[in-house]
Amino acid sequence: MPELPEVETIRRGLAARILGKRIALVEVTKPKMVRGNGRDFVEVLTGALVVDITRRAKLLSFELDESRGYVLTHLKMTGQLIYEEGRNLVGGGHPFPTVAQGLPSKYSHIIWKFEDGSVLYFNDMRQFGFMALVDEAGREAALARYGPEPLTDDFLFDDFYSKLKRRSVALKVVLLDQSVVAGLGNIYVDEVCFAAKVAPGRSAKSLTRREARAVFEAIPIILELAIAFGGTTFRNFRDDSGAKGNFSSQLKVYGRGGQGCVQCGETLRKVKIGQRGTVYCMVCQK
DNA sequence: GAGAGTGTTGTAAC
DNA sequence: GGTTACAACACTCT
Repeated sequence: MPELPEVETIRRGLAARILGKRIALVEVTKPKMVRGNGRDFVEVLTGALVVDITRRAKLLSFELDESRGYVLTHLKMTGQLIYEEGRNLVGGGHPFPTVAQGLPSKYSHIIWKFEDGSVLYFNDMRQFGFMALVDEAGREAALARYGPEPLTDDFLFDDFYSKLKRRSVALKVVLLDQSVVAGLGNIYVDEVCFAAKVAPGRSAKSLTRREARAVFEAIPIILELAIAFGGTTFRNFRDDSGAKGNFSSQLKVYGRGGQGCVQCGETLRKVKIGQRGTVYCMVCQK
């Protein structure tokens, strides 16, 4: 699934393309993908202007004009938000994005058509994702469940360290806990642990202050780097233009079980931690 | 062809 | 309460 860097990549792409556009038509072909009242969703969105797009953890929030509210979207495992330029351009042009042709697909469950002919497709093969229309209070409630954003000043070491110290479970399980730090998923947790040279299966409370500091510092470094590369495509991730992310080539451990460690050559171990596939180097990570 | 595994997270059970 | 297992679903890999 899209983790923080992938969702941020989508946010930036969409912000550049749909801000200020008015939704002319909304199609919902899989009603369960809309949380709450589906009829309200279609009625309120139709004619609405998208005035802002923000991200909190892995959740995107589209602000609508005239206090219509917000659309919250979580892509979960296989969700995609793909923007397509209008097909009715003068001259039959279809300059962007060529990779997005073929849409809608059988996984396009919610579609926004804008006044200018451009389209936003919410695709989700496994149908775990959702869109929800909420008011200000609903948005606040949804966002309040998350811990600090790791790329902001809200992410503080002492707070992070004390949370680790209170948990006996594996470090990886704690890093996946969105109330401890927002936005990490399976891929980046493994990469962060490798960068910090700490084994993901270590009990969180067993980390020394120095080890916790290394993990704390690796988090924003890895995430920023991944954003700079446009995210990671391991299987399904596509950005707003339908393109794959380029961070996959930079992965040091995730998806490399059985292969050699880039640091020391040792065969990387693949294990299960917290029901999740986990790869690490038993030589480099202690 | 059967069974396990896949990037998330909410919920139920212990 | 903390922790663990699993379901929601569709596809790929073994």
